[in-house]
Amino acid sequence: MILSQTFYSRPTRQVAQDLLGQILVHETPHGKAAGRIVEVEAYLPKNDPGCHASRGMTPRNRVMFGQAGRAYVYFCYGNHYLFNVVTEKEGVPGAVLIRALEPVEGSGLMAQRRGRPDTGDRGLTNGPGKLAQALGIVKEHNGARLWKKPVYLQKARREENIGVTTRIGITEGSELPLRFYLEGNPYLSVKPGADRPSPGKRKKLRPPRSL
DNA sequence: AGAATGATCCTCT
DNA sequence: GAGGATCATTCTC
Repeated sequence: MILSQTFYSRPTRQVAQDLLGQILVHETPHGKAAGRIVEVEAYLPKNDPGCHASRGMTPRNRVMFGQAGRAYVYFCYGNHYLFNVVTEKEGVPGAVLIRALEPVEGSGLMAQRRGRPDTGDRGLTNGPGKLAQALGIVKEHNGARLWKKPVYLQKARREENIGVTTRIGITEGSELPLRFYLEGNPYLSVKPGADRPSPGKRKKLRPPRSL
């Protein structure tokens, strides 16, 4: 059964935790690729400086302000697409970043898309950029309706407990406990305990690009 | 118009 | 564990 549009139109933190254990699916002419969601991060409408929408609407983040249950896909670091689910009521910007999957179906297709040998399943979908590539998610999926094919979520039951830490890779709002994951799952993007709050110093200096 | 930045990943040591 | 790749978006002048 596919998760309905109303599933997403709720407070972001609640949707984030309920997404754990659900199956993310993408069907294409090349086949079907699916993975179980094991790690997510919530980005909130209010009091969250780490959220793209925290400084108002821009051309990039406009789908976050729209209907819940749409995909928010954007290009990051010049190399990767990141896949989010839009939450909250229409007009209220919120989203959940999908950070890691446990492959369920089509791991051969995923490995092919990743351009890497299928050395077991680890490394295929244990990171937000990796899973988007493995599922064939590209910028054209921005704004896609997730309550119908070809990109959708398959309802499933969760058995594991939920763990909470701070979010990965952001500079502002890095203190907030908004990263949720399935405890003990081997497909997480970072190992448990490797994400302790780092004491300052996050900016890298780079040499000037040109003269 | 020009420059800095970023919800990352890969390679090499 | 550290550093480079790489470019669209956003900010600043």
